[in-house]
Amino acid sequence: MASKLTSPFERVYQQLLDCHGPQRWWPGDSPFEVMVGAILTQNTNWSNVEKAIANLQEQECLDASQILACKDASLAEMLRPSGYFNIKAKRLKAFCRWYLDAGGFKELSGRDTDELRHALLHVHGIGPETADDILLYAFQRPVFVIDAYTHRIFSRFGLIEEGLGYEHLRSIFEEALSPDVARYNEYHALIVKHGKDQCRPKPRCAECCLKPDCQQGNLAGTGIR
DNA sequence: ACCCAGGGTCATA
DNA sequence: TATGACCATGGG
Repeated sequence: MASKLTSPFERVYQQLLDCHGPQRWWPGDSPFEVMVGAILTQNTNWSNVEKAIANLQEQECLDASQILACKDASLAEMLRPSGYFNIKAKRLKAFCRWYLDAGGFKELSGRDTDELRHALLHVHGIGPETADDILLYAFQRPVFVIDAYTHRIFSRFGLIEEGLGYEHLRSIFEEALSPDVARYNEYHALIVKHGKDQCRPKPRCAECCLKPDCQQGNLAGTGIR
C-alpha cells in the first residue's frame, strides 16, 4: 500500500506501468541513431521517423561524417518521410558538425551532464526536449524529459498547474523522483504511450485517462481524485 | 475531410 | 517576454 511519504509522481508511475507495461525505449541500435531519432521526431510521429532512418541506413548515411558529406537536397530527400525535411536536414547537419567537432560519443561521454546539456542547447535546432532526449536515452544521464503529453496528463490529474515552463516542470519531476536513469527512461515512455492512447488533446468529456478498461482509471487509493 | 504527431526558430508588438 | 506563423509527411 502506498505510504503518505510516497510522492504522487511515484504512484502515477506505478499505475502507468501496471496499465501499459514496459515500453522498452529508445528504439534504436546505437547512441548516434538515438540522437538522430531525437531530432527527426520533433513534432512528428515515430513511424514516419523510422522510414527516414531506414533511408539513411540504406544509403549508408547513418553516420555523422557521411551525413555532413551529403548534399542538402539529397539528405532532405532521405528525410522526406519524417516531415519538415528541409529544416531537419539543416538541424541534422548542425548537430553532426557539433558532434564531430566535440570529438564524438566517447569524448562527449566524459563530460559533466550540465555542461553537456548546455552545449546541446547551443546547437541549432536542439531545444530543451530534444537535448533531454539525447541526454537520457543516448548518454544515460538522469534527466527527466518533459513534453506536451507531460503537461497535458499531469495538469489533468491536478498534480501541476497549467502553463508551467519547461525548466520549472523538469525541476518538479526531478525533485519528486530520485535520479534513476532506468526509471526516467521508462516513465517518459509511459507518458508518451498514455498520451497517445488515452489522453488526447480534445478528449470526449471525461473519457481522458478514465477508461474503465485501463488501470489508470482506478485512481482510488492514490490520493489523486 | 479533419485531427494529430515523442518541437524549435524566427519575426513581430 | 509573449504570442503567432511556419515548417510537411503520413496514419487514424
